[in-house]
Amino acid sequence: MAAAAWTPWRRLRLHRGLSEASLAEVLDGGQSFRWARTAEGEWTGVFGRHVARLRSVSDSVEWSGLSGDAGVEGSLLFYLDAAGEQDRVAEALPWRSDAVLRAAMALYPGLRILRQDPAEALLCFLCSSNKRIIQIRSMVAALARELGPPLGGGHRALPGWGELAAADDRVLRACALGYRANYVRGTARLLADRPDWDAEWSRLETPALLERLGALPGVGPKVAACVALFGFGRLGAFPVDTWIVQALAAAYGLRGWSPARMAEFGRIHFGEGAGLAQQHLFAAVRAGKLPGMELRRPKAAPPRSCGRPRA
DNA sequence: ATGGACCCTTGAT
DNA sequence: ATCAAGGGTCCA
Repeated sequence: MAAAAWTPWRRLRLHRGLSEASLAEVLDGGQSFRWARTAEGEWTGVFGRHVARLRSVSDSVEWSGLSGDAGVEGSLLFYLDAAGEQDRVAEALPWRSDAVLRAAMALYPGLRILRQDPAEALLCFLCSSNKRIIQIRSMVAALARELGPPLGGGHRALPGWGELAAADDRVLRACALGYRANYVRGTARLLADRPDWDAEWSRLETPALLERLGALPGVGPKVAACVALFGFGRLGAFPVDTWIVQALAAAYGLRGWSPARMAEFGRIHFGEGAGLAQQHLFAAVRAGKLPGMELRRPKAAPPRSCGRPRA
Protein backbone atom coordinates (compact mmCIF):
# COMPACT_ATOMS: atom_id res chain seq x y z
CA MET A 1 0.00 0.00 0.00
CA ALA A 2 1.14 3.54 -0.67
CA ALA A 3 2.45 5.52 2.24
CA ALA A 4 -0.14 7.94 3.57
CA ALA A 5 0.31 11.52 2.46
CA TRP A 6 -0.42 13.64 5.48
CA THR A 7 -1.10 17.33 5.60
CA PRO A 8 1.20 19.40 7.82
CA TRP A 9 0.42 19.55 11.52
CA ARG A 10 -1.83 22.43 12.47
CA ARG A 11 -3.28 23.64 15.71
CA LEU A 12 -6.93 22.81 16.26
CA ARG A 13 -8.91 25.75 17.58
CA LEU A 14 -10.55 24.32 20.68
CA HIS A 15 -12.55 26.34 23.20
CA ARG A 16 -10.81 24.30 25.85
CA GLY A 17 -7.54 22.46 25.31
CA LEU A 18 -6.49 19.02 26.41
CA SER A 19 -3.48 17.66 28.22
CA GLU A 20 -1.77 14.67 26.73
CA ALA A 21 -3.36 12.41 29.33
CA SER A 22 -6.80 13.86 28.77
CA LEU A 23 -6.53 13.49 25.01
CA ALA A 24 -5.51 9.87 25.49
CA GLU A 25 -8.50 9.32 27.77
CA VAL A 26 -10.84 10.88 25.23
CA LEU A 27 -9.54 8.83 22.33
CA ASP A 28 -8.85 5.57 24.13
CA GLY A 29 -11.11 5.67 27.16
CA GLY A 30 -13.92 3.50 25.94
CA GLN A 31 -15.87 6.02 23.88
CA SER A 32 -14.43 5.28 20.49
CA PHE A 33 -12.55 2.17 19.46
CA ARG A 34 -11.00 3.52 16.28
CA TRP A 35 -7.89 5.34 17.54
CA ALA A 36 -4.43 3.87 18.01
CA ARG A 37 -1.33 5.40 19.53
CA THR A 38 1.68 5.49 17.27
CA ALA A 39 5.25 4.85 18.32
CA GLU A 40 5.77 8.61 18.39
CA GLY A 41 3.00 9.08 20.93
CA GLU A 42 0.59 10.50 18.40
CA TRP A 43 -2.85 9.16 17.62
CA THR A 44 -4.11 7.88 14.30
CA GLY A 45 -7.78 7.20 13.87
CA VAL A 46 -10.79 6.96 11.64
CA PHE A 47 -14.03 8.73 12.44
CA GLY A 48 -16.89 8.68 9.99
CA ARG A 49 -15.33 9.01 6.56
CA HIS A 50 -12.24 10.81 7.76
CA VAL A 51 -8.75 9.77 8.75
CA ALA A 52 -6.74 11.96 11.06
CA ARG A 53 -3.70 12.17 13.24
CA LEU A 54 -3.84 14.02 16.57
CA ARG A 55 -1.25 15.00 19.12
CA SER A 56 -1.15 17.05 22.26
CA VAL A 57 1.32 19.92 22.36
CA SER A 58 1.42 21.81 25.64
CA ASP A 59 -2.29 21.39 26.32
CA SER A 60 -3.45 22.23 22.85
CA VAL A 61 -4.27 19.73 20.13
CA GLU A 62 -2.64 19.55 16.72
CA TRP A 63 -4.11 17.70 13.80
CA SER A 64 -3.14 16.37 10.41
CA GLY A 65 -5.31 14.66 7.83
CA LEU A 66 -4.99 12.69 4.65
CA SER A 67 -4.12 15.17 1.93
CA GLY A 68 -7.03 15.45 -0.43
CA ASP A 69 -9.69 15.32 2.28
CA ALA A 70 -10.78 18.91 2.73
CA GLY A 71 -13.37 18.07 5.37
CA VAL A 72 -11.12 16.80 8.12
CA GLU A 73 -10.69 19.97 10.14
CA GLY A 74 -14.35 20.86 10.23
CA SER A 75 -15.28 17.34 11.17
CA LEU A 76 -12.66 17.30 13.91
CA LEU A 77 -13.99 20.55 15.34
CA PHE A 78 -17.41 18.98 15.63
CA TYR A 79 -16.08 15.62 16.82
CA LEU A 80 -14.09 17.20 19.65
CA ASP A 81 -16.73 19.77 20.62
CA ALA A 82 -14.46 22.65 19.73
CA ALA A 83 -17.21 25.15 20.51
CA GLY A 84 -17.07 24.11 24.15
CA GLU A 85 -20.73 23.26 24.62
CA GLN A 86 -19.69 20.67 27.16
CA ASP A 87 -17.88 23.23 29.29
CA ARG A 88 -21.22 24.78 30.10
CA VAL A 89 -22.67 21.36 30.86
CA ALA A 90 -19.70 20.48 33.04
CA GLU A 91 -20.08 23.72 34.94
CA ALA A 92 -23.68 22.76 35.74
CA LEU A 93 -22.68 19.40 37.23
CA PRO A 94 -22.96 19.15 41.03
CA TRP A 95 -19.20 19.21 41.61
CA ARG A 96 -19.52 21.94 44.22
CA SER A 97 -21.39 19.64 46.57
CA ASP A 98 -19.99 16.31 45.36
CA ALA A 99 -16.36 15.80 46.34
CA VAL A 100 -16.13 12.48 44.53
CA LEU A 101 -17.18 14.03 41.25
CA ARG A 102 -14.95 17.03 41.87
CA ALA A 103 -11.91 14.81 42.36
CA ALA A 104 -12.75 12.77 39.28
CA MET A 105 -13.15 15.87 37.14
CA ALA A 106 -9.78 17.18 38.30
CA LEU A 107 -8.09 14.04 37.09
CA TYR A 108 -8.60 14.59 33.34
CA PRO A 109 -9.25 18.28 32.71
CA GLY A 110 -10.94 18.88 29.42
CA LEU A 111 -12.27 15.33 29.18
CA ARG A 112 -15.25 15.40 26.85
CA ILE A 113 -17.78 13.23 25.10
CA LEU A 114 -16.87 12.59 21.48
CA ARG A 115 -19.61 13.45 19.00
CA GLN A 116 -19.48 10.29 16.96
CA ASP A 117 -21.55 9.16 14.04
CA PRO A 118 -24.62 7.28 15.37
CA ALA A 119 -24.03 4.22 13.20
CA GLU A 120 -20.42 4.05 14.27
CA ALA A 121 -21.30 4.19 17.94
CA LEU A 122 -24.06 1.64 17.51
CA LEU A 123 -21.87 -0.85 15.67
CA CYS A 124 -19.02 -0.55 18.14
CA PHE A 125 -21.19 -0.94 21.21
CA LEU A 126 -23.04 -3.88 19.66
CA CYS A 127 -19.62 -5.52 19.84
CA SER A 128 -18.86 -4.39 23.37
CA SER A 129 -20.69 -6.84 25.59
CA ASN A 130 -18.40 -8.93 27.76
CA LYS A 131 -15.34 -7.48 26.09
CA ARG A 132 -12.43 -5.32 27.10
CA ILE A 133 -11.67 -2.12 25.28
CA ILE A 134 -8.66 -3.57 23.50
CA GLN A 135 -10.74 -6.51 22.29
CA ILE A 136 -13.52 -4.27 21.02
CA ARG A 137 -10.96 -2.24 19.12
CA SER A 138 -9.63 -5.39 17.53
CA MET A 139 -13.13 -6.55 16.51
CA VAL A 140 -14.14 -3.30 14.83
CA ALA A 141 -10.74 -3.04 13.15
CA ALA A 142 -11.40 -6.45 11.66
CA LEU A 143 -14.87 -5.38 10.52
CA ALA A 144 -13.41 -2.34 8.79
CA ARG A 145 -10.64 -4.39 7.23
CA GLU A 146 -13.01 -7.08 5.92
CA LEU A 147 -16.05 -5.06 4.93
CA GLY A 148 -15.36 -1.34 5.16
CA PRO A 149 -14.87 1.07 2.24
CA PRO A 150 -11.26 2.23 1.72
CA LEU A 151 -10.41 5.81 2.61
CA GLY A 152 -6.82 5.95 1.40
CA GLY A 153 -3.54 5.36 3.13
CA GLY A 154 -4.65 1.82 3.89
CA HIS A 155 -7.41 3.01 6.21
CA ARG A 156 -11.02 1.95 5.95
CA ALA A 157 -14.27 3.30 7.30
CA LEU A 158 -16.59 1.02 9.22
CA PRO A 159 -18.96 -0.97 7.01
CA GLY A 160 -22.52 0.26 6.57
CA TRP A 161 -25.60 -1.73 7.53
CA GLY A 162 -25.98 -2.95 3.97
CA GLU A 163 -22.53 -4.52 3.90
CA LEU A 164 -23.04 -5.98 7.35
CA ALA A 165 -26.46 -7.41 6.54
CA ALA A 166 -25.06 -9.09 3.44
CA ALA A 167 -21.86 -10.27 5.06
CA ASP A 168 -21.06 -13.95 5.00
CA ASP A 169 -21.29 -15.53 8.42
CA ARG A 170 -17.74 -16.81 8.11
CA VAL A 171 -16.51 -13.25 7.69
CA LEU A 172 -18.20 -12.07 10.85
CA ARG A 173 -16.88 -15.17 12.58
CA ALA A 174 -13.39 -14.31 11.42
CA CYS A 175 -13.79 -10.92 13.06
CA ALA A 176 -14.12 -12.74 16.38
CA LEU A 177 -17.56 -11.33 17.08
CA GLY A 178 -18.77 -14.53 18.72
CA TYR A 179 -22.42 -14.37 19.72
CA ARG A 180 -22.36 -10.65 18.90
CA ALA A 181 -22.41 -11.56 15.19
CA ASN A 182 -26.13 -12.18 15.50
CA TYR A 183 -26.60 -8.79 17.17
CA VAL A 184 -24.75 -7.03 14.35
CA ARG A 185 -26.50 -8.94 11.59
CA GLY A 186 -29.93 -8.53 13.17
CA THR A 187 -29.56 -4.80 13.69
CA ALA A 188 -28.01 -4.39 10.23
CA ARG A 189 -31.01 -6.10 8.61
CA LEU A 190 -33.39 -3.79 10.41
CA LEU A 191 -31.51 -0.62 9.48
CA ALA A 192 -30.11 -1.46 6.04
CA ASP A 193 -33.21 -0.29 4.18
CA ARG A 194 -33.72 2.78 6.36
CA PRO A 195 -30.92 5.16 5.32
CA ASP A 196 -32.42 8.03 7.31
CA TRP A 197 -32.86 6.17 10.57
CA ASP A 198 -30.30 8.33 12.38
CA ALA A 199 -31.78 11.61 11.21
CA GLU A 200 -35.24 10.42 12.22
CA TRP A 201 -34.16 9.18 15.61
CA SER A 202 -32.22 12.38 16.23
CA ARG A 203 -35.53 14.20 16.49
CA LEU A 204 -36.76 12.01 19.33
CA GLU A 205 -36.60 12.98 22.97
CA THR A 206 -33.99 10.95 24.82
CA PRO A 207 -36.42 8.50 26.51
CA ALA A 208 -38.03 7.71 23.15
CA LEU A 209 -34.63 7.40 21.51
CA LEU A 210 -33.50 4.95 24.19
CA GLU A 211 -36.67 2.95 23.60
CA ARG A 212 -36.08 2.74 19.86
CA LEU A 213 -32.45 1.77 20.35
CA GLY A 214 -33.40 -0.83 22.94
CA ALA A 215 -35.72 -2.52 20.47
CA LEU A 216 -32.74 -3.43 18.27
CA PRO A 217 -31.25 -6.89 18.76
CA GLY A 218 -28.19 -6.76 20.98
CA VAL A 219 -29.08 -3.40 22.45
CA GLY A 220 -29.95 -3.44 26.13
CA PRO A 221 -30.10 -0.52 28.54
CA LYS A 222 -26.35 -0.06 28.77
CA VAL A 223 -25.60 -0.12 25.05
CA ALA A 224 -28.63 2.07 24.34
CA ALA A 225 -27.31 4.65 26.78
CA CYS A 226 -23.84 4.51 25.21
CA VAL A 227 -25.21 5.02 21.70
CA ALA A 228 -27.43 7.87 22.86
CA LEU A 229 -24.49 9.49 24.63
CA PHE A 230 -21.63 8.94 22.20
CA GLY A 231 -23.56 8.72 18.94
CA PHE A 232 -26.49 11.07 19.43
CA GLY A 233 -24.85 13.57 21.76
CA ARG A 234 -27.37 13.02 24.55
CA LEU A 235 -25.23 14.22 27.43
CA GLY A 236 -27.87 13.21 29.95
CA ALA A 237 -27.74 9.52 29.05
CA PHE A 238 -26.08 7.56 31.86
CA PRO A 239 -24.61 4.18 30.90
CA VAL A 240 -24.11 1.86 33.85
CA ASP A 241 -21.40 -0.72 33.25
CA THR A 242 -19.39 -2.81 35.64
CA TRP A 243 -16.97 0.05 36.33
CA ILE A 244 -19.73 2.48 37.17
CA VAL A 245 -21.36 -0.14 39.37
CA GLN A 246 -18.08 -0.38 41.28
CA ALA A 247 -17.73 3.37 41.46
CA LEU A 248 -21.25 4.08 42.68
CA ALA A 249 -21.12 1.20 45.15
CA ALA A 250 -17.82 2.23 46.69
CA ALA A 251 -17.85 6.01 46.48
CA TYR A 252 -21.57 6.75 46.70
CA GLY A 253 -22.62 4.03 49.13
CA LEU A 254 -24.88 2.24 46.66
CA ARG A 255 -23.81 -1.32 47.43
CA GLY A 256 -26.39 -3.84 46.38
CA TRP A 257 -28.27 -1.50 44.06
CA SER A 258 -29.38 -2.88 40.73
CA PRO A 259 -27.91 -1.30 37.59
CA ALA A 260 -31.34 0.07 36.75
CA ARG A 261 -31.57 1.87 40.08
CA MET A 262 -28.02 3.12 39.71
CA ALA A 263 -28.92 4.54 36.30
CA GLU A 264 -31.85 6.35 37.84
CA PHE A 265 -29.63 7.65 40.63
CA GLY A 266 -27.13 8.91 38.09
CA ARG A 267 -29.69 10.76 36.02
CA ILE A 268 -31.23 12.41 39.06
CA HIS A 269 -28.03 13.21 40.91
CA PHE A 270 -25.98 14.45 37.97
CA GLY A 271 -28.74 15.92 35.82
CA GLU A 272 -28.36 17.16 32.26
CA GLY A 273 -24.67 16.29 32.11
CA ALA A 274 -25.01 12.83 33.67
CA GLY A 275 -23.22 11.17 30.79
CA LEU A 276 -20.28 13.53 31.06
CA ALA A 277 -20.10 12.89 34.81
CA GLN A 278 -20.24 9.19 34.05
CA GLN A 279 -17.22 9.51 31.75
CA HIS A 280 -15.22 11.27 34.45
CA LEU A 281 -16.13 8.62 37.02
CA PHE A 282 -15.38 5.86 34.52
CA ALA A 283 -11.94 7.28 33.81
CA ALA A 284 -11.20 7.80 37.50
CA VAL A 285 -12.20 4.35 38.62
CA ARG A 286 -10.29 2.73 35.78
CA ALA A 287 -7.23 4.68 36.83
CA GLY A 288 -7.77 3.40 40.37
CA LYS A 289 -8.04 6.95 41.62
CA LEU A 290 -11.62 7.31 42.71
CA PRO A 291 -11.91 8.44 46.34
CA GLY A 292 -13.21 5.61 48.46
CA MET A 293 -11.74 2.98 46.16
CA GLU A 294 -8.09 3.15 47.14
CA LEU A 295 -8.46 -0.28 48.68
CA ARG A 296 -9.56 -1.86 45.45
CA ARG A 297 -7.60 -4.99 44.75
CA PRO A 298 -5.43 -4.69 41.62
CA LYS A 299 -6.97 -7.72 40.00
CA ALA A 300 -9.81 -7.99 42.36
CA ALA A 301 -12.20 -10.53 43.35
CA PRO A 302 -15.18 -8.28 44.15
CA PRO A 303 -14.38 -6.94 47.62
CA ARG A 304 -17.35 -8.01 49.66
CA SER A 305 -16.85 -6.78 53.18
CA CYS A 306 -13.97 -4.34 53.12
CA GLY A 307 -15.81 -1.74 55.10
CA ARG A 308 -18.28 0.68 53.67
CA PRO A 309 -16.53 3.80 52.46
CA ARG A 310 -18.84 6.70 52.00
CA ALA A 311 -17.94 10.04 50.55
C1' DA B 1 -37.31 -8.65 38.75
C1' DT B 2 -33.37 -12.02 39.24
C1' DG B 3 -30.20 -15.88 37.43
C1' DG B 4 -27.80 -18.30 34.03
C1' DA B 5 -26.12 -19.11 29.37
C1' DC B 6 -24.00 -17.17 25.70
C1' DC B 7 -18.88 -16.69 21.86
C1' DC B 8 -14.44 -15.82 22.25
C1' DT B 9 -10.14 -13.81 23.99
C1' DT B 10 -6.75 -12.72 27.33
C1' DG B 11 -4.07 -12.89 31.52
C1' DA B 12 -3.16 -15.18 35.84
C1' DT B 13 -2.35 -19.68 38.22
C1' DA C 1 -3.88 -26.90 30.88
C1' DT C 2 -7.26 -24.62 33.48
C1' DC C 3 -9.68 -20.82 35.30
C1' DA C 4 -11.88 -16.34 35.64
C1' DA C 5 -13.47 -12.33 33.74
C1' DG C 6 -14.28 -8.99 30.20
C1' DG C 7 -17.61 -0.91 29.23
C1' DG C 8 -24.06 -7.02 28.62
C1' DT C 9 -27.99 -9.03 26.43
C1' DC C 10 -31.54 -12.43 26.14
C1' DC C 11 -34.68 -15.69 27.88
C1' DA C 12 -36.73 -18.40 31.36
